[in-house]
Amino acid sequence: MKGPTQADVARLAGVSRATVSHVLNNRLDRQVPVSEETRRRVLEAVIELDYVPDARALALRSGSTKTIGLIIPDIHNPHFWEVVDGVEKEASAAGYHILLSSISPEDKNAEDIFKNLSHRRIDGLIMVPSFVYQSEEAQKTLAQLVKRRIPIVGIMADRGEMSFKIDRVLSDYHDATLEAMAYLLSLQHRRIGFIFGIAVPELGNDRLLAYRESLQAAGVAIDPSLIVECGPTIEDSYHATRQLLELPSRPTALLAINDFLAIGALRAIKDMNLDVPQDVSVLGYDDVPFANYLIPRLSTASKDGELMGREACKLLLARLEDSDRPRQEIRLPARLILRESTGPAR
Amino acid sequence: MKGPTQADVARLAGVSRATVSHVLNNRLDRQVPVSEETRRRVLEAVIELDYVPDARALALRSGSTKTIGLIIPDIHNPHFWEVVDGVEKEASAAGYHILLSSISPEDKNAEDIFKNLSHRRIDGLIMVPSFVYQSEEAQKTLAQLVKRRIPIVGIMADRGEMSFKIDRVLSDYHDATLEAMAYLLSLQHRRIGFIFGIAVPELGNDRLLAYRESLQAAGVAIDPSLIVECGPTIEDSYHATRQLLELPSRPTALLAINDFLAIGALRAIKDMNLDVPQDVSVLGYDDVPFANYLIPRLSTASKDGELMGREACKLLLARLEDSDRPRQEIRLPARLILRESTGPAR
DNA sequence: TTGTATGCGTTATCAT
DNA sequence: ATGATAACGCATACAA
Repeated sequence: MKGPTQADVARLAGVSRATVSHVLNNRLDRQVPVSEETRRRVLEAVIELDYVPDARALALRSGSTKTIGLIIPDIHNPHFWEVVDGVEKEASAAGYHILLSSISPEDKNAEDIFKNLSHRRIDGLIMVPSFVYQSEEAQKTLAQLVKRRIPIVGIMADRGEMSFKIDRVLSDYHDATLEAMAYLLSLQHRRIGFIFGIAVPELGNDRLLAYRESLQAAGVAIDPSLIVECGPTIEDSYHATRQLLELPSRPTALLAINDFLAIGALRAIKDMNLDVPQDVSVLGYDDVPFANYLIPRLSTASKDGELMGREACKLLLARLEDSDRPRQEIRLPARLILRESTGPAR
Repeated sequence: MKGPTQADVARLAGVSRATVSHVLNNRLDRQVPVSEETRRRVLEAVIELDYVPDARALALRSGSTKTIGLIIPDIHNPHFWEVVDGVEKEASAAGYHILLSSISPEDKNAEDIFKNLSHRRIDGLIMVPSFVYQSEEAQKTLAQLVKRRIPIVGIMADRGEMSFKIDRVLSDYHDATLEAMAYLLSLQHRRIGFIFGIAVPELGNDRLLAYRESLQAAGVAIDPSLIVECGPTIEDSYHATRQLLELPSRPTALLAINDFLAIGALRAIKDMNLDVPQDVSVLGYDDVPFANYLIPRLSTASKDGELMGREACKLLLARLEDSDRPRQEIRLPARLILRESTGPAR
């Protein structure tokens, strides 16, 4: 049931527990000298018993758990898996493990999960802080973490209303959306639908805002019926798209809040015997791996989730090294990728 | 930097540390009686200080870390997200956290990650044991875990050559593949390609075996050039498909080792100006969420990853409760889902 | 060169 | 009803 302890090794090697510790911790540096003979006996005993230091005791003793908490809003969205992937690569290279939680704001027990996570005495936390917007409890817990100076890195939109002083990886789709809208407008699109299928509206504001700005700047009236809020599943976007296309005067272009939901949009359009991009253009966000393989290939705005994850993790590791370093913000630009799903309005 | 400890609470409340522990642990049951007055004071102090028990100390003391290790082979494959999702839901409901590692067998440091993970003194481990096939080191580590009676649940194919005595969630595509092949054969398909894009060949043997069996039973010669092994990315499957379709006598149907890779296949077919299912039928595996929304809607075999994850987690939790219970195996049937991507051979 | 003693934050056993 | 004290497994300052 339980593995061998340091004491077992010491007993077998015929030395004291402290000596075992010395041998194990002074690999090559000769801080505490140990005779070759003793060292050999200890090492043999270690192998003999398959001894492995107990991480729990280590954590209690050292204060460090070698664990990083990672909170993402939606485990079903491929974009976040890229983020997870990036974080994990960077973390495991540094000997850290990832404690993953997907906290969608609909979760009744969002606060519980978050609280519980924070109690684990993780070394640091990386999060896409969507759920925080919804819950005062969560904000309080977060405030505690900040107060205790647990290193936290937020992955968020530039305009996020995060009042806490934490390191951040900033990336939003505001400018990319401006660009996308300019492109669509130049193609004579005037009725542009927006499938706002996102659990936390705050997370999509960068796109929504830019959408509105663009329209206004171009002197196009904003039609509220063109913006449809729905849930975060493909099915949701499928229905949202149908709703949009059944409008008396249907849109000629569609913005889907992410590539994942764009799949549902493409399907809905097809089911209504319409063609992309002939009848309606579709533009997604995230440039998820399969975006370039969909039929038609999806035009999208890209944030490079893996890079975001990597950078967030680096930020965290750096702060773990030096908790007093000035607060950092890394800005990762998004870029527009035009493929086959967008074309001139007809 | 560090949170308040039990001692701080005790000091503020003017009682001993033990009393604090008593109050906190005997919520409602009156095992150890505590006066209302004392109880109140302690609770107040707890709130005042935002005291939260230290998980590290708890772990050391109780032996339990309330953490479950989860190892999946490929973080990019949506099927495994479903598994993760299922595990996570079940686990977090029981107050457990997930230590997630994606160990692809190409990983140089697969053993390291695995070893490291096992040293964390996790309470239990759920894994898709693909990487184990490749590495002797990993097998040794696994053997240690088994010896120490760390609860382990394997999510694997029925015919998996796992010699260890662990609880298992069994699910493979052997029978579903037989079914699929019978279906394709009945549609007069004779040249059926197989896109074997998988990092660990062992993981796909259920399908490959059934593929061969079916062909033989039908008296169709097996053409090795129809089986193309490739990597696990969409791009890999894209190229594999092109290779298949450029064959002098090209296949009329394609089995893609999973839905994710089927996307690449669909795209490749389209790019060669062929039609699905008119010119070539495509069949995937996993019934990933977007499968039903692709163009065309993808025929596939379904394993319900989320359910697998849930069941695996339940198995683990049950063994955590009672380590002596008889070894369990849960068999989850796969079923064939016919949609638009398959049709008669022309 | 090696061993002893102490503390990390808990819980549980035993006195008081 | 409450408190002193001993583990849990380890690292380390200090004594031998």
